[in-house]
Amino acid sequence: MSFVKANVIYDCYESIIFDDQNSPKLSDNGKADIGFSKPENSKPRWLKNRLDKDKAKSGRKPFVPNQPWRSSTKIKSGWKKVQQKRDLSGHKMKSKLNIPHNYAQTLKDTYTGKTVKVISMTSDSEDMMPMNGEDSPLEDAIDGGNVSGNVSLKKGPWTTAEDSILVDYVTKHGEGNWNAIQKHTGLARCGKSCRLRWANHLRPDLKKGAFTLEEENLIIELHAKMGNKWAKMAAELPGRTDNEIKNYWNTRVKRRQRAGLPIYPPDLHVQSFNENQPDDDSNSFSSMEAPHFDLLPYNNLEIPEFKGFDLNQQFYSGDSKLAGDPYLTYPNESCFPSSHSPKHPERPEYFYHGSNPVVSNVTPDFSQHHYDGYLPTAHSFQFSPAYDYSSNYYNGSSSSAFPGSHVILNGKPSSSEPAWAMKLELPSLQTEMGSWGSPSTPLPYLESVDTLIQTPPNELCTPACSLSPGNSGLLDAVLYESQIMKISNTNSHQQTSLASGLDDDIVDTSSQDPQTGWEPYVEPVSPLGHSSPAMFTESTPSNGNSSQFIEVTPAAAPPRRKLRAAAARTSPINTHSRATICACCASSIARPVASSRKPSSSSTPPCIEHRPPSNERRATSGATLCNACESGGRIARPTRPRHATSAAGARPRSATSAAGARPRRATSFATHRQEKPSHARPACMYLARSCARSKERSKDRRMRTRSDRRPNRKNDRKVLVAEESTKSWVDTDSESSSSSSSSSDSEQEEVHCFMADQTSDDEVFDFSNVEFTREDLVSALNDMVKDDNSEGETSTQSQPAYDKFNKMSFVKANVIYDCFESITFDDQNSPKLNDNGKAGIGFSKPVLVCEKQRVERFIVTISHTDSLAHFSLNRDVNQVLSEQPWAGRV
DNA sequence: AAAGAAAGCAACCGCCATTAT
DNA sequence: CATAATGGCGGTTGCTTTCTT
Repeated sequence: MSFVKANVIYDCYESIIFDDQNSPKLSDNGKADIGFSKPENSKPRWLKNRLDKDKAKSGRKPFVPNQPWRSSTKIKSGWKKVQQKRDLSGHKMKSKLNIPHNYAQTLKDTYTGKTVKVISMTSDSEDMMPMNGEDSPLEDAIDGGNVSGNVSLKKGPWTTAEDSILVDYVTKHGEGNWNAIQKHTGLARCGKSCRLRWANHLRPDLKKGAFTLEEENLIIELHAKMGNKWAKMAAELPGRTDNEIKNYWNTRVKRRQRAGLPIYPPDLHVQSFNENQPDDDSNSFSSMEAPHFDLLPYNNLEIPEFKGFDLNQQFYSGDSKLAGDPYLTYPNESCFPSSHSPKHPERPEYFYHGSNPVVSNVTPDFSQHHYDGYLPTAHSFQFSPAYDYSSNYYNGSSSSAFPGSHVILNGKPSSSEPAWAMKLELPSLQTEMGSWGSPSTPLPYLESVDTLIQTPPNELCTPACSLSPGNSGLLDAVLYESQIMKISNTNSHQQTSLASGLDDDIVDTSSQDPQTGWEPYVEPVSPLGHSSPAMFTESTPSNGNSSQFIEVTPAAAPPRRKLRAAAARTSPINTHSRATICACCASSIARPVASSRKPSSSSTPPCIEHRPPSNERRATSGATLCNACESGGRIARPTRPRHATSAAGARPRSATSAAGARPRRATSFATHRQEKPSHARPACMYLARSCARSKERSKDRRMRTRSDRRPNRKNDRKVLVAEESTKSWVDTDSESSSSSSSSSDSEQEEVHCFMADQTSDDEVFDFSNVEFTREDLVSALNDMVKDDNSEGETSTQSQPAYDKFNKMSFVKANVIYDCFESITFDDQNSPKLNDNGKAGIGFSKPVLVCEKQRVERFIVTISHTDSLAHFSLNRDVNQVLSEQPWAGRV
């Protein structure tokens, strides 16, 4: 059987350390059972020391995630001495609880195995209260909270005790009749709360962990079909809850919207469209409950002028994109007299009927539904001269073309604007408006251009970039747009002066496998039917700004050789050369000439670091932004003020936020600081990894502190990637790192050593590349092992340590899987550890993990999130996998 | 180091439909 | 049949953690 060291269990998931796992005799289940002894003190001294130190170091942890400690200290299970409540006159007080008097149970938590004693609710005991006045979790389960009628109902996070009560009750009585739970068990929770808790967390058939790639794709597909029918979607995803899906989707929408990425993959548009059309009217585009409303959650714009303007831009941008999509033809190009867009022969007739007021009113729905993915273009063209809403360019035909949509075309809000109009808000616009200070005043186009042209090098911006993709700043938008233009130019064979600055580097890296679905996204066509560059050039007004505008773009030419060299460095792994340049990367490479203040040397790293690492991106296949860029913003945060978020429905996080965005964002926007990558870390990759790592740390912490949770294996792949980061490892004394993971120090140190020679340019393997081949993987693994060998030999590895390792206690590997499979770092088994349980001065610090183990972890980590179908492994690797207890689950 | 922003998760709220009385 | 109770569902909020500035 496969074994791993016992301390790994502690490292990965402290709360699931079962002492019996160290029993010399384990049952087939890997646990002590009948007939097997269960040693009480099986932990080695060093482990105990470390446990104690870690506990002391991390301090108190909330009993429930997201719930702070109350005024009392954590009280472990047990009986407390209580005394009866008495009134002022000394008489016994009746309990407020309307609970039966015969309920007393000893319950066992299904996940933690903890025994929870429920205080017997006799007529005497129910009037008890702790002598010290502290609230215990047990009592929280039956008391406390708001008063509902004559029953005190509790709100807030559930405790383990409450969960136990609920689980026990449902196990005995089945689901339903939720209000009876409160009546029968004294659980101070309303029936609704019980039902939700059960359905979302306690149900045994719940599927824990992150959404798989397939699930994510299914969610996207289902949402395209159903809209916000979370419950229906959940029905299609066994083990998943509507709440989970909803949260996932909302997060996804926010993230992608901020990044200016399509909510739906371009290919899904067609799919959903085709699927919607025939069978379900509720899903048709005439339905106002179409999913597209989610795509623009930042509503309730308080700046009418910009709202109208924004609507205008979005509308056109969507059109532009649509025209570029063979499946999504602009419904009625006649509304744009000068449109060069070819009328698509396959255009569905029901797409648009201007004469039908109903349909015309929902035209924006359609546009959103199909254009949503093309918001980046909308952003890009926000201030493009061709789309100056104040111009009469479209006014002549717009109203006639869209009788129900004149609001959009006029660029002005209207009292008669349809409901959807309130939804049509782009977050970045709000941000930039705030940045410019006067949200109620339309941005003077010419002035804005001047201002933008005067911005520093990497802050230089075209008028278009204020609505840049990713909302990350002007520069990003410039480069993004430049990239788009170049790509479009390549595809459409239209020569533009703007695109001339971009050589085929970008094209090389972005012209991808057509099956990836990236192409439709990067091949925008203007609302007028032009490709982006064509439109950009031809539509540039002759007001004098065009010269400035064009003047910038050639400077955006990225250094070819640098880019290619960078790409070549990754070529051994990334044989498909899918290093796509995202906007922010392009921004750093393609430093505009007009830049002056900020040298490009301080800019973002080569784009090869920005390979999209997430499953989401691979799933959607429409993104060209790296993780950090897409997420919005650790590199370039969105500048949308908080109040905008609040207006969109999200509550303000603080009074400060509620009062309005603090000017920092605006200031940051003004100086474009958010576009400057961190110097401390090579921007994108490390940032993304850092984010992933911190996220994982957070989850790890939660798992440690919340014993009723099974470990969340979400982002398993990210774990490894994140662990490669060396940034924060130096700072192992920080509170966060120390408290977050009891083994973080050692993990970090070891991995730090492991990755010591790796620079940002030497990423071993690109997990994000969905198309990496077997050779890629094997090569990467070999490289990894090779590097590891060299380091271990030179610095850390020692035979005594290895011998010691072999003598250590082992537990079955499936235990690790059960508790937390993704973390296995083993340097804590050093034969000589200092008092901190770590190798110190004078202590050797062995790297005990053999290459094979690394490979195993490496692969398994990948395989949990990335289907092995994506690549094939060689026999050895497959053998490794097949030996794992979780092999069947991969 | 501190403050604030963002992400993520969990839970609540309110509406509505269904069911029970 | 009317009303209340119950439960489902979608939207929103509360809170913590992490990261950035």
